[in-house]
Amino acid sequence: MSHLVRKLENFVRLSAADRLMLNRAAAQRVRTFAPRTDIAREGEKPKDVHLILNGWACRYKQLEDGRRQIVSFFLPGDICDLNIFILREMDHSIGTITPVSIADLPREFFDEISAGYPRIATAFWWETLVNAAIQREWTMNLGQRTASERMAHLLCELFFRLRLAGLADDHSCSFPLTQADLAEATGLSKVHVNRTLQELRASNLIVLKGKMLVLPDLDRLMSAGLFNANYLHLDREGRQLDSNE
Amino acid sequence: MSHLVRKLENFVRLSAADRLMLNRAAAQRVRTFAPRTDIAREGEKPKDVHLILNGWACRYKQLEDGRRQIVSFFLPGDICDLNIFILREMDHSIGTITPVSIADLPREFFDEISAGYPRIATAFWWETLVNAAIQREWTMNLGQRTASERMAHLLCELFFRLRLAGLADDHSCSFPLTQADLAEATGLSKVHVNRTLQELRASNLIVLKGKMLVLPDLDRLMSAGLFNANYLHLDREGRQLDSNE
DNA sequence: CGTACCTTTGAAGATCCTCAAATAGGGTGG
DNA sequence: CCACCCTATTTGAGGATCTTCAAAGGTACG
Repeated sequence: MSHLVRKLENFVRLSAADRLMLNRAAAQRVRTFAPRTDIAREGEKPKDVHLILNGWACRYKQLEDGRRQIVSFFLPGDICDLNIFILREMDHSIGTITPVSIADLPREFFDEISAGYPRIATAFWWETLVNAAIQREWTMNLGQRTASERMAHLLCELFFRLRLAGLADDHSCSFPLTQADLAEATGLSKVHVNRTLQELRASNLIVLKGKMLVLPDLDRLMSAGLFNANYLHLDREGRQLDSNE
Repeated sequence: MSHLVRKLENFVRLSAADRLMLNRAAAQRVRTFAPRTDIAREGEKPKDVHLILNGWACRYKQLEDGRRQIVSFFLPGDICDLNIFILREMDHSIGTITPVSIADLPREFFDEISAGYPRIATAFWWETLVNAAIQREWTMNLGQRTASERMAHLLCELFFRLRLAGLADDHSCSFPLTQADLAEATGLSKVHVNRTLQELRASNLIVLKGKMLVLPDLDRLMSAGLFNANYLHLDREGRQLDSNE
């Protein structure tokens, strides 16, 4: 089962036809990208909506003087900006972290969805609303949390999201971000990220080594990051719409 | 002409029927709120979508220990979270700054829109995408900009958005935020907000006194805040959809 | 086995925060 | 219309958190 279907089914149970539709769209117009390359750039005309099939990517913005902020991460099953094609130009860039494969979803796909797949349409709205909530939570994170709270919070979020897509074990997940990536995402310097991670390690909250993250005690990490998962809206909130197939 | 219509017409020209539909919806189910009160609270079940008719409000989140972050501002003509009613509970609160009047838009209103008002539906998508872009820009703002850049940027954004809704003159606008509000929005302390504003005043970038903001040289303020308005997508990007009435 | 990138360490300094108190301003009731 | 009160703004001083700069270890990959 694809990561997208797996994730959306956390909100609403899809029918066989729904799943077929999504899997068909994910099999067409597939492209692959090397690590650390751009999928789309600020200023370009957005043409398609991108569905991440495999790998990690991020959305980032850059100032003229080079300062760079990662404003969100894309994990397998994530969709970059539903309906973005109604805008004239991108206001941010999308770049890969690892090798990434994506499927380009054309406008027509969304026309079909709204015409004949109401459950998918609602699940896409759920996805849009959750993404907005994540972005708000990042605002909170950068505005109010201290360095170690912020880092703990980010790790919790990524772990929860990976688990949702079926990409995490009980206590661990693959974790390809470098400390430089974490710095750009948290608004901290690389040096301070390093020290913050050491702090979390010293408290036995994380084991992070060689692209692998282990969380021995998720509950403690969550409270260290003042993490409340409510903003991820993960408990089958669209239950009443479930397909009965 | 209502602030909402005025704002949406910045994206696409509406027909007389479109405008009638919007104005009718804005006239029903109107409620008013005193300053500094909550319109909706984190944890509640979202029932309607709120359209701000008059006054300023904000979305905020709060940590258990009391730290509070304003994650966005609502100005007249703004809509709080299209389709929010598909979620089970609010992950943030909405509170007023000034006296505020809102119209509650029920689910059925949006059903009508998607059935028979394609231009409004697209304009609402535009609104949703712009709001997401604003939230990303705030992430950038908190993560990368210094205190005075951050403040300059926020003032530019609010000024542009007010102008879009027909609420600003060439160089000035009404500005009801206190320094405490600005502190909660920028993630700075009240004291530092005060000093940052003094800095901007000393550079003749702003005149802020008695709920009135004057921007004698917007271009200079924009460069002080590294402000690029592209993320507001304000130049009639949906032109090809214009009604010919 | 070398090279490039990533992580770690040290030290000094800037930005921003906290605490505390004084001043100014706005609104209300007498 | 003035006096009062409450809230908002301003100022000062000291200190914490985080940054910058520089360099040394590690690790992965060709």
